[in-house]
Amino acid sequence: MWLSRSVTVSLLPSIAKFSPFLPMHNSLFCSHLHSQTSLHDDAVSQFNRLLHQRHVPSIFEFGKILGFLVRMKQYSTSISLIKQMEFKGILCDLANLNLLINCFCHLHKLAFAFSVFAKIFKRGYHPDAFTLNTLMRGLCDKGEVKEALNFHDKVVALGFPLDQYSYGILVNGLSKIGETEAAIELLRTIQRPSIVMYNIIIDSLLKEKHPTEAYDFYYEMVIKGIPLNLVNYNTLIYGFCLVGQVEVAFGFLNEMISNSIRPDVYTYNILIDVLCKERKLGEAKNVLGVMVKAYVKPNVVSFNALMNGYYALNKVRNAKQVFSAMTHMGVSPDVKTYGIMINGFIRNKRVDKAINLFQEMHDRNMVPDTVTYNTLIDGLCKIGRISHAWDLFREMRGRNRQANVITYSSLIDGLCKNQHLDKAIELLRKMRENGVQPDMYTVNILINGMCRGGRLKNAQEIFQDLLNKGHNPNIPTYNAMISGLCKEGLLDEALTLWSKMEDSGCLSNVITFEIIISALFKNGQTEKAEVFFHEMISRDLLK
DNA sequence: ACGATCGCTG
Repeated sequence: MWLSRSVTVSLLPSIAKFSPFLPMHNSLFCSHLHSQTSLHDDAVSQFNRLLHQRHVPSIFEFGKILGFLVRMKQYSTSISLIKQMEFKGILCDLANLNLLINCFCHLHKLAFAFSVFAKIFKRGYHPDAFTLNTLMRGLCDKGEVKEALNFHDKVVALGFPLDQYSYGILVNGLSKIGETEAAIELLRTIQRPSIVMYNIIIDSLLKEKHPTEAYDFYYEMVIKGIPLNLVNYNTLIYGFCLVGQVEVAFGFLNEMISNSIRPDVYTYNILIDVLCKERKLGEAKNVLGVMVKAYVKPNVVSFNALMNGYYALNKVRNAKQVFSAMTHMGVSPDVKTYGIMINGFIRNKRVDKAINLFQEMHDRNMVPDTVTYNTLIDGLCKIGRISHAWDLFREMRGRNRQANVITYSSLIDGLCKNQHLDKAIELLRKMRENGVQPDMYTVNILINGMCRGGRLKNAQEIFQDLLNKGHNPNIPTYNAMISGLCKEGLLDEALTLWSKMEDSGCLSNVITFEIIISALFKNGQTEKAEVFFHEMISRDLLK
């Protein structure tokens, strides 16, 4: 019943004729830009004044400033101020030590965090739930969820206090490393799971494309009388858009509105994005108008999503209008804005313009993130400018940007397509050495590259390696191998592999059939080609 | 101290 398409969308028909692209004069939307830097400096000088006073101020005075700096995410500064404080002989209390642990965790310096943990005992304090939760979150953030669970077991055995947040942190940690099943198991051990825990599970299930299970958890909340809040609805709306059930998402939008929960900037941004992805740019732009009418201020994500939508349709002029509307409304472009524009120009075959924007980021003291580097590296590779791409790849390390599986895959693809097959294999070795595991994309790029370059042997080695490691090849993997075998005239082997593919439950797509049929025709095996052709038709693979 | 939105690889 919930899948009904007859959901009426109360929001969209009421869309105003308001043009979001006119400069705004409403004071509500003029941003009052606080300079974070000057606030930070003020806090530090205030701290130093306290530090040098004749009468030593109470520890709470320092604590207030430290708390402020942590809220401003100034972790390194907080750590150095605490060090100065202790150097002056002002000893931290438990709250300061907790704060220090928190700072080290945010900076992923867990060894330091745990040494502060030891200090808590040395000074005769007892860790509280905050201490333990912070350490568990620190472990989870680094992906060391198993360690967090072990830590949990230990502190429980020692009788230390945990609270409502503790299990939320662990459930979240498990979900974020893809262990949703384990997260659900953990949730099931809790008598009254919180709204947040339900949300974490529903979010993960939808991101892993399990809408039915996600719906079951939503239904469980309803049955148990747990009222859904704004974040729950945003998660459901986003997730159902993600699995392609946009009308269900709009159903949740209506449900939240009828429950008197007003959409916020997240809700509207999700709608803008999904409408852009459905190529309904007019409606996406209207949502921006609706949100302004509802006194919800669009943020950088709203504009980024809309701009990306226009770039996806190669509507560069409109995208530029969005950019100027955004600055008119006092919303500053961020790294992602630049990433979207760089990607837009590359899609538009204007790599030169993309490079200019990349340069502009330098001028604005913006450090491109991994995704931006990936975008440009891939764009350069695709037009054969491998050495330029390679320069950027090397530049990343110096700017503390981690190359990931996409970075390597793009470069490997570029190397393969420009006849540098040995270098491609060398880079595969290097990525593993650097702790980046190739995924199916990487493997398929390599197999394709080797086959096209006439190095079937290398392709077979990579394919065999995949099997040896217990991974399942996917359709593109089989297609690449089958095509490689056909190219070398090894039709029988190609057909044997095709049988194995089908037996393994990996069903051919239209490309598989095209490869096989054209190879059979080329080889004069017309009758066999026709058999495959009819099989393809009977499977309804022609659109 | 736990949850939600935008950009990158075949």
